[in-house]
Amino acid sequence: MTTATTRQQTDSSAEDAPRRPARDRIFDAARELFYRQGIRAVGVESIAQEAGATKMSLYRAFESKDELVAECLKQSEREAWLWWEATTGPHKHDPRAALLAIFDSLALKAKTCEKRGCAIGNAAVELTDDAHPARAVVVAYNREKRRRLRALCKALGARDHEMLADGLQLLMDGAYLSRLSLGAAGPNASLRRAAEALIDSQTI
Amino acid sequence: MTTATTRQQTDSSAEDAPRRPARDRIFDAARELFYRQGIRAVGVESIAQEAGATKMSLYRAFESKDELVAECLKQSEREAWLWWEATTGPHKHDPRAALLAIFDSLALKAKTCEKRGCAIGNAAVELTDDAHPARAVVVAYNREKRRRLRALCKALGARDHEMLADGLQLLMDGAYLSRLSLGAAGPNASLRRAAEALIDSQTI
DNA sequence: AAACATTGATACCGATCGGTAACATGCCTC
DNA sequence: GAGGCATGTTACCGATCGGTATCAATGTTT
Repeated sequence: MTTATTRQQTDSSAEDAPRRPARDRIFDAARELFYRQGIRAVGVESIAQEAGATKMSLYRAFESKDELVAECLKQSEREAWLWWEATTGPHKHDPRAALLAIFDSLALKAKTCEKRGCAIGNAAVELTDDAHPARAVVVAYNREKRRRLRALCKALGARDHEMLADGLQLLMDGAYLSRLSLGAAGPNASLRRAAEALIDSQTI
Repeated sequence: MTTATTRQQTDSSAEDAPRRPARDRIFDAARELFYRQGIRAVGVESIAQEAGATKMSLYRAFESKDELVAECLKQSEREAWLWWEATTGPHKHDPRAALLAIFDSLALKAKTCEKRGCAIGNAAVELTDDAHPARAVVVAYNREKRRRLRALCKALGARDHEMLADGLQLLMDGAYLSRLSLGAAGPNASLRRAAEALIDSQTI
């Protein structure tokens, strides 16, 4: 048990597969662990271990754990907007279809994967210190989400488009939170229909 | 700095004010700290200190920190149902008014106090281990909340009363989560109107 | 081959984590 | 006044926390 410690390439057809940079492996491992187990529940040591790296490599690539958390959330935000564009893109001239596509995709993700809700929303719960570098990311993300929803609801010609946008945002956030305890068979099961009903109430 | 360690009665008119049992002080301090700073962020030592007690007294009254957390959440649940009864009670024969009263009270609490959302909802985020004794409390609470909302929506004569109940529960949970990052001026500002619109969409 | 940057390995730091043992002090009741 | 009970005090446990220093082993580039 003294030898053969590192270099677990696991599978990969050829053993000469180029090893990804330590920073990237650590980054990915951190995102995965933070999401699945929670930010405060995961120590830097276990991140390095999961990445097949060492704690030193982590601290060579990131200033601190807090900074690493902030970076992870920034990446979550980037991916969220990519998902947003990909989902609403096909309905450029149909705001109603764009909104419904969002809730459809959301309901689908609840059923298949992502049982741990929203990484950024979870961070809002876990990180109670306003000085934490990740809090700014959380706030910025939710502000931008609100802005985008408002734009869609305005384009929709909704009577009270600001109220509708807020209502839809509350439904989204509620879906994330509710999923953590009651899963996809809980209130999430009605997510899309509720969103549709709310939209219709302000348009039809 | 060696003397005068304990016995901080703070104020209280008479100094002969009977000291509350250590268990109660610890319990209250734990609830307050868990809510304000998060469960994992608070150590047993700081709980005892905040309660003017010692760690030993904590472990004489509670099996473990996990068990203390579960007890705290059970108390949060009890208080939640008391609030529920007090809020809906005056509208025993008017389900619509009962529902709106809930959202009115919720919006009011968002504006005045409770900027840290819902203690039970937060616990759902923080406690990722299914074996944690508090998880059962979280799940039971959300199930019961769903049951009560369904009963109200059924009494309301809503067309799709299960969808309406789920939608309202998502709005509630979303309000808690959203409040953590954007406060009462965020989507929470539209909480009551969104709930009303959703209710009306299934009744009128 | 020399110089370089990246990484791993290991040991360490002080602090805090959840949890326990042993003893002392007070208070209320009999 | 003698028990018993609740509590405080202090010291301790092994483990882990976030973070750092030092050195060896890589490969890559020129």
